[in-house]
Amino acid sequence: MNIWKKEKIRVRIAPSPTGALHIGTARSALFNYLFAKKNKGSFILRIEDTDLERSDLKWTQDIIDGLKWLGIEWDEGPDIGGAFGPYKQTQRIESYTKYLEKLLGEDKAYFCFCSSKDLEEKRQEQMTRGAAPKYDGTCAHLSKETVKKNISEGRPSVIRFRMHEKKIKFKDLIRGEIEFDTGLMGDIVIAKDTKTPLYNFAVVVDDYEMQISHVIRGEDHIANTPKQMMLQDALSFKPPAYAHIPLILAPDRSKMSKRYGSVSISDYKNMGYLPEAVINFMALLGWNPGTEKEIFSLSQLEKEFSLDKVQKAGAVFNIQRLDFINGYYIREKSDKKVAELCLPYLMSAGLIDGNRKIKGGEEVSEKKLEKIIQAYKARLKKLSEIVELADFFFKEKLEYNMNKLKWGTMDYAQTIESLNYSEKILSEIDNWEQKILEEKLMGAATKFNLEKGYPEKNRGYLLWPLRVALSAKEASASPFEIADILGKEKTLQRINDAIEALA
RNA sequence: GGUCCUAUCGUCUAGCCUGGUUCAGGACGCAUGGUUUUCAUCCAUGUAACCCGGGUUCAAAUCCCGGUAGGACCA
Repeated sequence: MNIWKKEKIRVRIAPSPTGALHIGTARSALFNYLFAKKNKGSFILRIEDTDLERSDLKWTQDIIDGLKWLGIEWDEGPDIGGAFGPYKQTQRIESYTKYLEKLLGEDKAYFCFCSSKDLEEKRQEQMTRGAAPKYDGTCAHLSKETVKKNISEGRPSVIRFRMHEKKIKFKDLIRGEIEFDTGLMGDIVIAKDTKTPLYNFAVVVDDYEMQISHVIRGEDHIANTPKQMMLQDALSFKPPAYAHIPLILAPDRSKMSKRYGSVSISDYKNMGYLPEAVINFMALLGWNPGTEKEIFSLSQLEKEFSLDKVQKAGAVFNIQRLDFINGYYIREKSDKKVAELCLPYLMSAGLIDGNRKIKGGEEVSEKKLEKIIQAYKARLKKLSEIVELADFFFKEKLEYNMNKLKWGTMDYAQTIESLNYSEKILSEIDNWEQKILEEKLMGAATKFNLEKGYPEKNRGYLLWPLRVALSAKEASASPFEIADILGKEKTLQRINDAIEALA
């Protein structure tokens, strides 16, 4: 560890803009970011956009937006620049060309003219023989004249790197020593031409030029590491330290994919997950603090994160745990804040318009919205759920299910009786406050049971029909909270509507 | 097919380096109970695991060896 002390810690995340920001990429970003923060290093964002066909600027934007939403900030990147730029691979072609020509000039790499059809046949043949599929070296020793001729004739070619047979060992910061036999790999393709590098080559050049000290990435890259190290060796680059973090797994323990639900950060954002919840959840997938603490803010993580507490095995993505953490963070927030966050969901559901008005034109005040949130905050696992839970506050008329209005053994007539009783009590209340409503109704419920001969302790005979009359739901906040929010007029109106529905 | 990685409750994990204090701790989930008109919150209780087989040792989840299983990569 001491050898790194003198060197500035520089880490990076290098996503390809070929799709929305993936949860796995986001977690890699988080681990890199935390490692940088903990060690007072720099965190760099680099966009690997050399695959022109699949790359799109909109995905670059999605990656940037997603990371920012999570609160992960970079010290250098395509949007803010930095001393080691540019930070998009398409702007770094000169570098790749330079090193590609160097390797070619030193005969450490060569042009290969084999067709993909030939290659495929050979590969099949090797595999049926039970051998490791690798390039057989057909073009490894073509004469300079042949190469020149082939190129001038425009024969399609790629650039291959001469892979020496070597046992290559590296110390993974999470897994310890890992050893590979490069003889099994064959000469790998590192570029399509001198202007079009492939992943393994570009990443080596970029990490070197950007002076990356630690490469922290998913374990799906372990097998790439020896190839990259051979390239570093050929180019006389000092290799960075490597740390391969476990993958996020689907419930069947395969690599997380769209098949099992959302994989992009923007989806989680849209579903109403809070960034602090997503961060907390991702951090705990594969890392633990070594204590029983489970709730961590980003800044706490920055202080406590450490690579040697990172797990070796993959971690199954458990959405119930995310929901729990998200619910926790929602409950922790102020009513005002949650109201603000819920507003867009209410609007896009059409319950409320841009001026906070409901269909009938009535405005829902800020205070009223906060009261709704106060009543429902504890029930939210995701912000989006506010729509289904609290829609009845924003409707002019409710539709009642007659059977839902009944409680226990009551029949329709008895239910009407109960509602009439509530109405009478409520209509006499002038000081319309939740506390008073609760006091009066609780007292009335007991009295009602005594008068009608219902079991004394079960207040449901009065409260259940009332609550359903006000909400049209089997599960909701208490009738006191709802009545308070609705106001006297609407409350009495709904009771009458319910009675009408039962008649 | 080859190479590499991994292996503790259903899931995330603590413990493993430095063998005994662990008939394995926490959290999510689930179940039950309490509070309660309902749901949720909150509180309490319960449920449930050391992949298998050898070895070392007085003693192994912990050390060694061998399997098995899963995954990733290579196209």
